[in-house]
Amino acid sequence: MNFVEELRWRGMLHDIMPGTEELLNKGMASGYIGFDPTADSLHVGHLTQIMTLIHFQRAGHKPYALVGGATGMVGDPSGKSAERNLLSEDVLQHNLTCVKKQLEQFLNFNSGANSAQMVNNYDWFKNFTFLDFIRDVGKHITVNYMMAKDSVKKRLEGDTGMSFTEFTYQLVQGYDFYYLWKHHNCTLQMGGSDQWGNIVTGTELVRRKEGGEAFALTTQLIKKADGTKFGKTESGAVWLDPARTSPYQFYQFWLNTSDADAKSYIRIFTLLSREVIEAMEAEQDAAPHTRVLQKALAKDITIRVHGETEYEKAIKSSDFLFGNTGIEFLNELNDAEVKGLFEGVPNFNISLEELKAGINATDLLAAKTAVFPSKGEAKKMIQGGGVSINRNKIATADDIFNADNLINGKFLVAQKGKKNYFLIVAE
RNA sequence: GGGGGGAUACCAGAGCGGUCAAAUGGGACGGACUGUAAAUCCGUUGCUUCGGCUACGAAGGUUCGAAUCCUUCUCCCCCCA
Repeated sequence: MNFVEELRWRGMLHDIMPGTEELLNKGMASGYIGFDPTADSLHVGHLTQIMTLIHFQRAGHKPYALVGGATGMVGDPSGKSAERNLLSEDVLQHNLTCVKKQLEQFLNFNSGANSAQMVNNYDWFKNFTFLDFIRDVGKHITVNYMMAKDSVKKRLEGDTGMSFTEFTYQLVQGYDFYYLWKHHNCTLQMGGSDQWGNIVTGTELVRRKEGGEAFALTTQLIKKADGTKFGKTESGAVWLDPARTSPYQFYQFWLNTSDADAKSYIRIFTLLSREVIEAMEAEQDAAPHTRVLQKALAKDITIRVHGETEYEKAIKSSDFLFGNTGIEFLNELNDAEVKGLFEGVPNFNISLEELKAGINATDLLAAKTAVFPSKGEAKKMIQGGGVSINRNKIATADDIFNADNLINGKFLVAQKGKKNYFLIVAE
């Protein structure tokens, strides 16, 4: 398998430095991608980079996943219009541990010569003094060169300016590349297209410092067909951490991909072969409502990220919540089974005693539970016909609910709109 | 150092003494249609015990009444040096 060819037909390739393909065709090469620990979980936006590393390894090369214990302390100005807040060391350390753990599940760390390897740039920066850095690294790159970068230019032109710290970022990242090149024979750095400038600073450093050769390859930034940002839902980013985004919600996110996007996403986020993908596309074009692509996409990624068992559960929940099964079906399940079905959606507990006395709709949804952030909002949406309990639309905000409404004497199923489910448990 | 302009809801941006919880556009959310798609159309978009309450950078003041006028402060932009 040819790595660059693979990225090309999948539509992932954005830019590649001349000579890179030749280098990779010569035999096993080492390449890396950096991940800055800005949060304690990666999100779906990082998956492109993860997939790039997976392809890289599958093509027989040795992938390095770099976590930015050092760069994370500085803050990458790329694509940011304003200065970033620095994270405290505690937070950073915590994020680092979590991100590292997530990355580990995607690559093969035990495949002989091309085993994946995890590195942390803090390891080579922690004892690097400021003076040494400006003499050994800063000396080789001119400020003129650094200022010509888009990420810097934009900020200099904009209103907010840029601190020296962020200005330095590209040098820090550039040194990472130099270090890996020098000590791990790592000749290629990859990343999203917004990283081109930073990566090239690295290749430049390798060239000027040692006259060596290093290469760069960037991937397309994922966008939705309607131009809006990829990876966001109404409740924010879609995370890989199941505690932040449940496997059910994760599965739903991919299943809801629009037709226009599904064709490109299935190439980017799955390892399915060209033949299989093209066959599925034909199938989908013939019967669009079957959403063959979305289902395959959601299945593949959910399994990769959360595993087979969680995928099965997500399917079961989805089938019930969006299928034709009536709400009565829940009566046939025991409590544990009901809870399992609703595991991926927000759960709330209320007091059975209070419910027996009768609670009106707005209190139930906004005061006793946090289905809505305020009663006003709950009321408005009820009036707009957007809220259901046990699949029945709530007619007025004053509707009273009591123990008679409970399913299995314990549960209420609330819906905000069609897609947002909530389980209310009365105990 | 001198002079000028500005800060309004998630964002952009009107309003320049009462009729302003604040036009308009975008976004977001909901409804209809559909395929849990796209497009389109419609509605909602500060909180509330529905009496009110809090809000137009911050703090004071004038006034029966302020987003609108005055004072001070903070931040931003532009021009001159």
